[in-house]
Amino acid sequence: MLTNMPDLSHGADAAAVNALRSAIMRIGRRLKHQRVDESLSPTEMSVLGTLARCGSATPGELARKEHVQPPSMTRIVALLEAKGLVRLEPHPEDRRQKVVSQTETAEAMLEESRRKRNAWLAQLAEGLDADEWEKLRAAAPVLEKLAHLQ
Amino acid sequence: MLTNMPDLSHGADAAAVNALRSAIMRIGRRLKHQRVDESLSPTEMSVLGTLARCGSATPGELARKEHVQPPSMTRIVALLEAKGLVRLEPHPEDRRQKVVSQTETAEAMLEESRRKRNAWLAQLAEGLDADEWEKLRAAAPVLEKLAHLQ
DNA sequence: TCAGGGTAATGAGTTATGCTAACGAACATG
DNA sequence: CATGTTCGTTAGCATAACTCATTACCCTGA
Repeated sequence: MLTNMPDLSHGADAAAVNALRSAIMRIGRRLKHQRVDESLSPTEMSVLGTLARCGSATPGELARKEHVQPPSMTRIVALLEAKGLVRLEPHPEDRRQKVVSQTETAEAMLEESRRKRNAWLAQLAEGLDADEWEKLRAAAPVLEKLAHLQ
Repeated sequence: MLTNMPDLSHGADAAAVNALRSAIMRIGRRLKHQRVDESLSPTEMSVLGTLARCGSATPGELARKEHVQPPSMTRIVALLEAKGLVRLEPHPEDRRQKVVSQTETAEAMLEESRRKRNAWLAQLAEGLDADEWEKLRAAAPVLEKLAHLQ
């Protein structure tokens, strides 16, 4: 434990942290249900997302990023390849490894998925008034920064 | 589709919605990994959370709330009962139904779980400056309202 | 140069967690 | 009281994760 009172350094309080955690987990769970393709498991979808963010990666890197064991990633990558969503190429420097990258099909599917979830979230946000939305809008870039920290 | 341009009603824009969605999903995923008890599956944990929010419920109600089929909930409740985390009592008005409620053990475990996730999030928030945190703090109640909409 | 240890991916088998179908008990209604 | 409906459960199955073991390849040191 690096810090046992982590909420005092910039005026944060436990209540706000608690509200944030609870709300993020709830909304996140509901967002997860807004799937565009029922034939892809959440992990497969997540791998595609990781590939979209990081470009290409080896199966081992993907396994570490997704908190999944290497054999699981082998199978997931094989399934994605069979569906035409990723491409496998030999590693240029290490013949043990492979390089996984997403296809244009996967890019289109991801975009569609983002679109659907955005639409759902935007519709949910209809229930907010202008002032509340303004606060959310101001916090959006901060949440993005938070998501990319560490 | 009730509205095909849901982002114009209160000045919302697509970029903010997109940033919110992306950040919420990423932080939500990382929060999910901060588990206090590895022996409980995510769904079991979720059921305990639902019980904490709603007091007690019948297996059928729990199945609907968790988007799970009744037979799955039967098994989940049985596992939770075997672990001493929930209690089953006969329904006072309908002898077909049962009433599930959480034990003190479960309440303590949930509190510990919230504490751990809050600590993780608070530590992550260390990377923000005072202004950024203030924006997040202002948005926290709005996110909570959003999470409970509909 | 080649022998050994270490790492990457994979194969095989197991476990966990969801589903559907089918059933019995309890309610509700004609 | 007869019949249909609802609730929980049981049985059987599908999927997707895990662990353990294996193969192929890299790299270092004698």
